[in-house]
Amino acid sequence: MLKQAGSLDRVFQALADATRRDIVERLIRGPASVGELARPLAMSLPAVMQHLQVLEACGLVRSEKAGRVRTCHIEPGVLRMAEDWIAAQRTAWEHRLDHLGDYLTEHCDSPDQGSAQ
Amino acid sequence: MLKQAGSLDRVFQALADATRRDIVERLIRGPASVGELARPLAMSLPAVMQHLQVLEACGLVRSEKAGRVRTCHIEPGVLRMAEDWIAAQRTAWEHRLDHLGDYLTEHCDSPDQGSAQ
DNA sequence: AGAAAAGTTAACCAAATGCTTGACTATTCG
DNA sequence: CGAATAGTCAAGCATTTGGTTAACTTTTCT
Repeated sequence: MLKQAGSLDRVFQALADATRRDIVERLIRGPASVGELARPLAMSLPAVMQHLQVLEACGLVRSEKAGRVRTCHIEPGVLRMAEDWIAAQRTAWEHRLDHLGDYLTEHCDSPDQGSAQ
Repeated sequence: MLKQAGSLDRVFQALADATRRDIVERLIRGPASVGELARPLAMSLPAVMQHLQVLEACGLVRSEKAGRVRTCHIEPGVLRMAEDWIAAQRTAWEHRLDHLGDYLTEHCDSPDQGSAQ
């Protein structure tokens, strides 16, 4: 399992903003121009552009310009990478619970034993 | 599906830092004290404390102090929430591809049609 | 040609982040 | 008691982030 700390940094950072998640949710339904993305967003066009740059920098979004309109679309691979990291943690957590169960049943059968606080 | 934008903000923000992901990965294997978490981390103890505060603020980590040592443990529920958001996007993406396929096969049978790059 | 539309660039600003050092508070041990 | 241990608090500081406005460049439409 390769460590791409920088990549994960950027993806999670990109997803850490509600506006950018809105853009992702919009783009998941299909491609959109910068203006279409900006219209429902209660902020200036340059602000949206900066969010778009963050999303492109981490590979979540790709865009091409045709004429005077730039069309953006999602790139689902990077989303998977983030999901995989989280899933790996959850899996490890469940494994730990399993082994903890083994340990407890092997070393003490009494059901109400624990660290008394 | 309720929108808890603030929560997701905080969780993804927390995961957007490699140090904090290291702490999560460590804590997934089992509880640890602040000092144990700090030891491999190439930064001062207060810095680790601040990361811990971020992780606690978003609910990823819980801790209790006994005597002079504070023991931290993971809280996997919040991790699930983040995973679920990403999974929902991926699911929506796959649905879109399905319907797009329907549309294409209904409206044009020619098999080798696509955007030639 | 000239005006409207779509996007882009640059400069600036306030707030948040991620660290540091130094001082301080509890606990525990000899 | 006094010293070591474990953690905490408080400033301070450099950088990043998320937004603004104003000016500018390309298309495209009439």
